[in-house]
Amino acid sequence: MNDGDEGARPAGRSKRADARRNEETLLDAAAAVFVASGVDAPVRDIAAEAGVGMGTIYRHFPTRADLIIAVYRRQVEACAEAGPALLATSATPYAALGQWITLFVDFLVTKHGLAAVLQSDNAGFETLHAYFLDRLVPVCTQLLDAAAGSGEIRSDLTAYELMRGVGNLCIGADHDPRYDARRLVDLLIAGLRRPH
Amino acid sequence: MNDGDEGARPAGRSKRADARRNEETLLDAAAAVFVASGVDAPVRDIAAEAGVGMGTIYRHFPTRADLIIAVYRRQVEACAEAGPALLATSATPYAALGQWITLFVDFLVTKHGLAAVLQSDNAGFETLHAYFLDRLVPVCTQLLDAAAGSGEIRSDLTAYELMRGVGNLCIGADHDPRYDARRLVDLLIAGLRRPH
DNA sequence: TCGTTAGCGGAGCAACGTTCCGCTTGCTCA
DNA sequence: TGAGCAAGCGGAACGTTGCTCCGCTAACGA
Repeated sequence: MNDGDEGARPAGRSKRADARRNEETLLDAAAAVFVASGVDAPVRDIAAEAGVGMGTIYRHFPTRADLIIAVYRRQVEACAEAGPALLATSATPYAALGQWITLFVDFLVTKHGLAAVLQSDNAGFETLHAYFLDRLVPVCTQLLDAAAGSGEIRSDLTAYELMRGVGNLCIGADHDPRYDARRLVDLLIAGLRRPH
Repeated sequence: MNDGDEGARPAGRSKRADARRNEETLLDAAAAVFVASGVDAPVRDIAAEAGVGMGTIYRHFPTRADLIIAVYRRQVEACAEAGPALLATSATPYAALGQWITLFVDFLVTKHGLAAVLQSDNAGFETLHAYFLDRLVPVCTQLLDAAAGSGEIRSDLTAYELMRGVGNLCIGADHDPRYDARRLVDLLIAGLRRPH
């Protein structure tokens, strides 16, 4: 996997300056291309946008998933951290859950094609899938448990299933004005309410 | 689009015998390969399974979507026709809607990768998308209207949105035992209920 | 300044969808 | 029946993709 913000290399040796520069450039280029052409834009396009060769891209980000993770890491972290915060400030755990899901949906819907690639069964995207799950499922579990504990919702749904369901509902939400993922997710969350 | 069961050609001329035979063979081969490798199996595999060349496949089914439609046409028709029937025999319109959606979900979930390809924004699958929509949205509208008319559900959701949402929820439902699409769809349908 | 080597670029390969065209062969009509 | 025609066939070939590989460049430590 990518080494995140800074050199977590074997010894104290640090990366060469041009390498660090390229990684930065690549992240910017990828972000731009993702916005313009979606997260499944051809790797060649990203390399071209960054003005580097393809070898460079694959050395820094061995997998397309690694690149996507690196581009969106900050936002995913922010979303994960918002969970406990919402739980602390919201009127009820169920309200917190709803707001948190909204945050997640807003994130997904604005990333052209990310939701689709996230659920894609193409080999090579497992690490992307895994990253989102590792980071967000625990947060979702916490919210879900709290809401179940307060008796507001049924408790027979796992956080994993909910996250996948919400992710799925976001697929194709861009480029189709007739489909409003937010509304359907709201419906799903409404369906969670304990009957009566 | 493909000409369905029988020759709907310009004049009375009918297809050559070998052509008809090949079309049949191709449908069988495609069905088999779809089951084994999913609906997005390589076209070459289908041609090989049928023992024909690639030109043959593309003459009969200009688009991958046409092939998929041809393979599943019967089942989609059956699903469409079940709508009014359920409405007539079920206790309430809402119950009919739930059962019909279940039918649809069962169909989608058992077709490896069909749900995914159905929502794919890849060019070339619009006709597949369109076929499903043309055939099923009217049925769904009828059920939805009936359920809204009887006051059981809220009436601010279009059949189109519901169908897309349900289709999305079915993505990846195979090959992941931790994800039960049926349960999430049930939740969604439960969320439709008019509050109180 | 100079040698080492991290890092770079892009040619090249494999897998895929799709097109194209020369050949085969079923069908028609005498 | 058998010739002629065109419907239909097969698969080579092309464009696009993801990803690898390796010879070369230039950054950095001494």
